[in-house]
This record gives sequence, C-alpha cells and structure tokens, in this order.
Amino acid sequence: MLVEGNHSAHLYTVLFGLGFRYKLMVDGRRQILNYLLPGDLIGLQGSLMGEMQHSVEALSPMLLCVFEREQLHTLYRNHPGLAYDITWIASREEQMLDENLLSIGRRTAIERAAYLIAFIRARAAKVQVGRSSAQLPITQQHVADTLGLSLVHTNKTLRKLAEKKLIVWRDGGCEVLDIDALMKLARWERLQETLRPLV
Amino acid sequence: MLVEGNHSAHLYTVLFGLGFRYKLMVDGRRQILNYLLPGDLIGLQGSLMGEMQHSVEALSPMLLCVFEREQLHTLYRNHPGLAYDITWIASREEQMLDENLLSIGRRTAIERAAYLIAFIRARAAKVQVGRSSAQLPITQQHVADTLGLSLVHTNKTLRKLAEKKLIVWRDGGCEVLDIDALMKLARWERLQETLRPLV
DNA sequence: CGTACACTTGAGTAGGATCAATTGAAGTGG
DNA sequence: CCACTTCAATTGATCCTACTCAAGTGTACG
Repeated sequence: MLVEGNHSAHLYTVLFGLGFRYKLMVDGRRQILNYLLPGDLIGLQGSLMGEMQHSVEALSPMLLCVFEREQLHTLYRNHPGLAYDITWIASREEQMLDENLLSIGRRTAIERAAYLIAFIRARAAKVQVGRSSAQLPITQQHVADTLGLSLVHTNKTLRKLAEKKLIVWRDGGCEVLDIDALMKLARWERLQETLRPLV
Repeated sequence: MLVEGNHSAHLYTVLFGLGFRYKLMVDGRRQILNYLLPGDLIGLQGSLMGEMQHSVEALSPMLLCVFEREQLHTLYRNHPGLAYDITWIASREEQMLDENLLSIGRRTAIERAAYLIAFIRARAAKVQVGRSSAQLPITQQHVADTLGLSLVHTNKTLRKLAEKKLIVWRDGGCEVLDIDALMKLARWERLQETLRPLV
C-alpha cells in the first residue's frame, strides 16, 4: 500500500477499517509498530519530515480522508484548534507506542499476546473493523511480527490463550471471549478514557 | 524526578544534559522508552492529555526551559510556526520510538546493543551530554532496561562489543571507538539529517 | 574499614527459535 | 467436478539464546 521512503505521501485520517504500520530490515525481518483504527492519522511523519520511515498496509477495506500535505502549514496558521488536535492524536499514538515498547521489552510471550489482543479489542470496541464486529481480521503472522516472536511460538502461545477460553481463532481472525482476563493476565490496567477530538 | 500520573506537569525543552523516559510495571519490571537530549521536549503527553503515563529521570545534570502547560493553547493560537515545530519534534520522537521498537522486537542482543549505543552516540555527537564529550553517562542497568535484556546478559553482550574494540566501558560510562562498525553490526543505516527547528 | 554500587564471571535452566511436516480451507483452471 | 496450488494454522523435535542464581572483583565514599 504505502511504502517506506515515499516522498509524495499525503496525510490521511482513517474513517473506517483496520491497518497497520511496520518497518522492515534489509534481510526481511518485519516489525509491526502499531495498528491504525478509525480516528488515527496516517502519514504525519511524511507530511512533516518529507519522508516516511515506515510502511503501511490494510487488514480490511479502509476508508480514508485525504489531506494535502502542503496544506498542513496553512492549517496550522488558520485553524489552531485543529492543529492542536493533530498534535493530540500524534501524542496519543506515541503513548500507545510506549506501552507497546514496554510490552515487547518486558512482558513474557503470553503476557504480550494477551496485552496485544486486549488492546486492539478495546480500541476496536466502538468501531467496526472486520467483517463481524466481534472478529479482529489479523493472521498469526501479524501477531508474531507485532510481538517480536516467531510464528511457531506465537501459534503455541495463542493456543494457550484459546485453551484458557480467553480467545477463539476462527475464520482467519481472532475473537475475544474474555477481555478482562486478558488484561489481568497481561498485568495491564487502563485504556484511559480520554476525550478524543474528531479530525 | 518526574513521575507517572503527574497531573501538574509542565512542558519542558531540554537545553543541556541527558535523561530518559521509562515505564514501570507493578512488579518492578522497567522499560526505558527513549533518551532525552538537548532539543527534545519533555511532558508533551502530560500537557495535552492531562497525565503522563511514563516517568522521567536525569542521567547527568540537565538544564530545562519551562513552559506553562496552560499556555499551550495560546501558543497554538498565536504562534502557528512554533506549534508546527512542536508537532515536528513530537513526530521525530515517534520516529525514534519506531526504530527502537524494531530493535527490541527483531534485532539480536548484540545488534540491539550496537544499535542503541551508535544511536545515542550519533544523537549526542553535536551536544555535550556527559562529563567528557566522548563518554555517555549510562550504566549497564540502563542499557539492559532499554534493550529488554537482563543485566547479566547485557554485560556479556557489551563485553563482546568491547572485545571487538567497538566500545570501552570506562568510569561508569560508555565510550564509542568505532561508530561505523556499530552501525554495520546493527544493520542500521541512517540517522537522517533533518532540518531541526529550535524551540 | 565498612558499605554501597557497578561491573564481572560461571553454572545450570528455560523460554523461545529453527527445522520439518501435516492439516484444512479456499481458490482456480481444466 | 476434480487435480493443483496457495495460504494459514498446527504440531513435534531439537537447538540455542538469554534468564536466573550465585559469587566475586573493583572503586568510591563516609
């Protein structure tokens, strides 16, 4: 979809669907950085710095609202409220990256998996991202590349969550059965209820 | 220094010194998120969202420029250029987090260590952060908590880098002997030269 | 001189990686 | 309708990276 190093990228707002940002190393190792849901911005780095250092892909059909990157300066000049909201959204994304970093750096495999699934589920609670509202349209390869684990070990870890009746893997996607138990297992407390600006 | 959940936090600009942002889990596991050097912002999340979800600590004496968080709205209204620069800095910090996430998720221990040290060294190249300009004032415990490794394994990994004559650990800090070799070892290419606004 | 902190090293273990198959569902083309 | 391919999920076996436990060294400081 959108690839790293793209100079002519625009700024987008996600209106519908699910996608993700990722980075690749030259030898093919992939790390998924975060997931993109309605309300998120895509391409802010590219708009500000002229080049995106990550790539973006869709997991389900996405509806985006396009914004010309050249207009960003104009927006900052004429619509300070919107400019503030953009910074707010960027800052919240950084907050999510922080938690993600804690997860990959310090949580065990099963904690990581539980955290990731609970987190996406919580974020997707109010918006529909997949074909059914209960299902998250991701493959185990995506989970592996998000958690920094191998595909095989990710599979075995997800099986453990399934055996505990916390999730079910069905129709090429993940259904959450018990989000509270997932959060507890991940030792994760909040998804703080913040007033979110609509851009 | 500044702790998580702080509501009355201000926004700061680092003028001098070295610090870091980190998160703790309830059982004490610590993950260092990134390092703060001159030109970086501290507390943007707190200013925008009312609460910081991470803590901050100094590694060397730091000189900060304080900014009242209540004035942020005013700044966005009256100084769109500065508002733009703040977003730029926030976005660059996110970019650094992205690379960090790739590192922890997909690089091996020695690659991670090489990347981290090369990265901090490269960022600190133009500004003095420790007592001598060559030395990075961090302990191996900090490195461990940044890389998501145990202290013991971090020590053994750093020894390997020292045996290869890439670094020297001296006077409770790290000196870089061959940054190019570190970058090559980490399979890390760029620290792109971006025009950086001064805030 | 005793304590504290950072760094170091060795031994044994475990969590996760790699390798190698297998299953099953969903196309696709004849 | 049936071979053929492809992709995702699954499982077992083996290996190795990184963890834990347990000391020990060196230096700074009161």
